[in-house]
Amino acid sequence: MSEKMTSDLLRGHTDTIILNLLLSGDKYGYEITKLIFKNSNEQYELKEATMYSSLKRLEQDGAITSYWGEGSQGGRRKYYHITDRGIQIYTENKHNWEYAKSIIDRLI
Amino acid sequence: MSEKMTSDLLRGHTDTIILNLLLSGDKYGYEITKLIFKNSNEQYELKEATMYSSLKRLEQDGAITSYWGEGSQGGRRKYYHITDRGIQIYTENKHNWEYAKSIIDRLI
DNA sequence: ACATAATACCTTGACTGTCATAGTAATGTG
DNA sequence: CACATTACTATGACAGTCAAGGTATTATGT
Repeated sequence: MSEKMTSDLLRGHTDTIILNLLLSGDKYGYEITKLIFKNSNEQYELKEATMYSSLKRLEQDGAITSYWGEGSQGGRRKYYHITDRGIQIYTENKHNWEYAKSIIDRLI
Repeated sequence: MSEKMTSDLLRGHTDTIILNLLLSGDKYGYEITKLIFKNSNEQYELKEATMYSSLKRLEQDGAITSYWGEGSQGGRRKYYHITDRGIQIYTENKHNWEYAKSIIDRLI
């Protein structure tokens, strides 16, 4: 299973995946990529550039807010917090995913 | 449910959806969009421009071949035929979809 | 006869999400 | 003291989608 394939088919779900992670508490960027890799059983690696562009988009949309934490180890950390609006967007996206899934399963 | 949302989440599946249709026999372009709309219970409308760019891509990749038929009604029809290579690509794509689905379901 | 709708195909240019690449900077390890 | 790891950021390219516009034929209603 190629990396390329996974990325193409997961396209558009990055925002939702990140919002889902933030539901269980504030996280910093680097931590998010590591968690996704771990939670997917090492099968999906969200690229840093993709994640940061998603975080930027989410912040501009008011789905998340950010604040600098103290860098305890390594570089300083920027933490992300999900807003009420973010929770709402997450819920909609998850619902849309179930909907899209049923359509694809019917057409493929 | 907005059109926009559907398109974003079905992105990348267009080729596979078309290949799936061609498995049951040669079809012409316009017919493909109508069939997809019908098969999805009027819930997904594959845009013409998207379909033609997908057909062009598939033909370049050797997944399909094309030939002109007689236009019995309306404009002349260009028919598309799936090749052995197309069947192989379809099978791989379908497998990849099942794989991606399981990953997304775990991360979302 | 004539306008309109429907059939059927095609091109172009813009937009968006992804990612390779590159860079900065701090801390931990051998 | 070099090197790996942690951690964030910017840029430029690429690919799939689609709105918009175009051409041409046939069917339908008046």
